[in-house]
Amino acid sequence: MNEQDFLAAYDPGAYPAVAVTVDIVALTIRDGVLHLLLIRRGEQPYAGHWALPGGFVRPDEDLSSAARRELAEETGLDGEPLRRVHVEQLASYGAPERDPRMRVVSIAHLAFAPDLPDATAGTDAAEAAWVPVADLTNRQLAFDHGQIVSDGLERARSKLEYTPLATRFLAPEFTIGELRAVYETVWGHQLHAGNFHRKVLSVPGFVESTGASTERGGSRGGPRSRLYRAGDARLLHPALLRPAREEEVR
Amino acid sequence: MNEQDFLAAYDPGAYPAVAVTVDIVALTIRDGVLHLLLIRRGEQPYAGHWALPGGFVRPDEDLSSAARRELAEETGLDGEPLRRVHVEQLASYGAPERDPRMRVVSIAHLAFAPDLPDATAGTDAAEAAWVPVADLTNRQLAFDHGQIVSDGLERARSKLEYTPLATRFLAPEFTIGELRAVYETVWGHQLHAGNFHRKVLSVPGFVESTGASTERGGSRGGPRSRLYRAGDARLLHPALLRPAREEEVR
DNA sequence: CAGAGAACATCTCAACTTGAGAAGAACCTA
DNA sequence: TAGGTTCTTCTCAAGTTGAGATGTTCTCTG
Repeated sequence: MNEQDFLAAYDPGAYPAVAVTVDIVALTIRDGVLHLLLIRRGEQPYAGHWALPGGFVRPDEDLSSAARRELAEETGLDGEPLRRVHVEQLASYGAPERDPRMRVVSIAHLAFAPDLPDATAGTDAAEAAWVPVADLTNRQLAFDHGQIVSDGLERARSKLEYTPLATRFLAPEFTIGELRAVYETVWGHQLHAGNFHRKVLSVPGFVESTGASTERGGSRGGPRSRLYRAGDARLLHPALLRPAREEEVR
Repeated sequence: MNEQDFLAAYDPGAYPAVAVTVDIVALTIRDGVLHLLLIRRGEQPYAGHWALPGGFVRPDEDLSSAARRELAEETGLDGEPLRRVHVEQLASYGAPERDPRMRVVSIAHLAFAPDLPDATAGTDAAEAAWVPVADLTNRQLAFDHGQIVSDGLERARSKLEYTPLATRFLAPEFTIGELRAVYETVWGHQLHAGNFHRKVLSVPGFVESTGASTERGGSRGGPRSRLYRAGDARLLHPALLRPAREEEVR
């Protein structure tokens, strides 16, 4: 924001051509398994490879609007269901050689979605699908999308600790057991059911009771459980911490 | 990353002209007061206003390299002292109207610096100075830089909780009291000296003893204190949490 | 339709962590 | 030398966590 900027105003073509895109790491949970939304590229480079949904930011468009728009286009999602998807900025990726064609800076976003219908391929993808995250170790994602996904996953794991965003993976009304399943899926650990229950109810504003219970018990037995909805807290105090990960600390 | 992208390769001028810049929220502590590096704009728009240091990302340059380069240019810093400054990505700002001249997407960075010499104005600023953060409430920063600064400050406060980055505000060897002063300055609270001491020493890898002590006691009395340097932890486990902030939770 | 097994909700208890205060020693300034 | 400041360690009560157990409700299978 300085002289160069000012000159730029006089000659907008005078500095490097950079394309600005958004990419979205959209996560959901299907059948207890964490899934990621991917599209299969139809064009070179990386034709046939899986990549994150995303695209150019339009001239009159906010970064987060661009992310939501791309997500909508790529999933066929709209209206109320789309509104229930949480989207936040993740990080920006701008290594000079990350796209072989030209300089592209991508503002990556992270999305948490409740269980959604199958994705429909948008105009510029050969295919769109929710893919289990565990299957990604085999596949080679296009560009630096592997790195973006792993940053997104780490961010998601960490966000569950201190925000109530786990509820965004669920329907508006849910049981404590369903909420615990979200944590177990994203963190990849079993949690102690009793302690989890105590903790969730003790954090102010995390969940509030609807007064109702489920119509039936679980599919494999057990009593009906009480239903809750998300409370008004935006941060969890105190946080639900993951068990210590000695090896990740250093 | 799709067909549009591909077409772009054939005609790099075909999509919206967007400028990509970096802006830096550089923090340091001088005389127990949190300071922010600002430049005074010499040119329109916002001529005479204070703004964050920053500038265009060059064609062959990484985002974080651009941030470090701009920081170096704006502070006159170089070599070893510059290497001791911690720089990390903060967030990206790209509202269509954030710069009245054209579309500018800025990748904001956050920097923690030990006490540095006075800043020297770079080529494109009228003036550069470390300004106490507390004085900012009066001044109107250029563009959306007020928002960027407040996001940066919140990130800094939060990073002190779970990373050892507080040490980056200090010389390579420091006392527990100096470290506590960093926390108190950034968080804006007094901390219990005894409990802080116990906690810092109990977190594995936060600090390690040099074996030495200061040559003299504090300027207002008290015994000499032991010297420590930063340990090898990259995350603090368990974290040093700020006292609960009821009002910030909802 | 009985019995096995699963899950919910709650409780117990020991281990650990935190917050607040206090104390002794070292050291500065005046 | 006196008074005040700071470092470091300790104590203790209160709160939180982790692990296990209990009684109950419910589904599924045989």
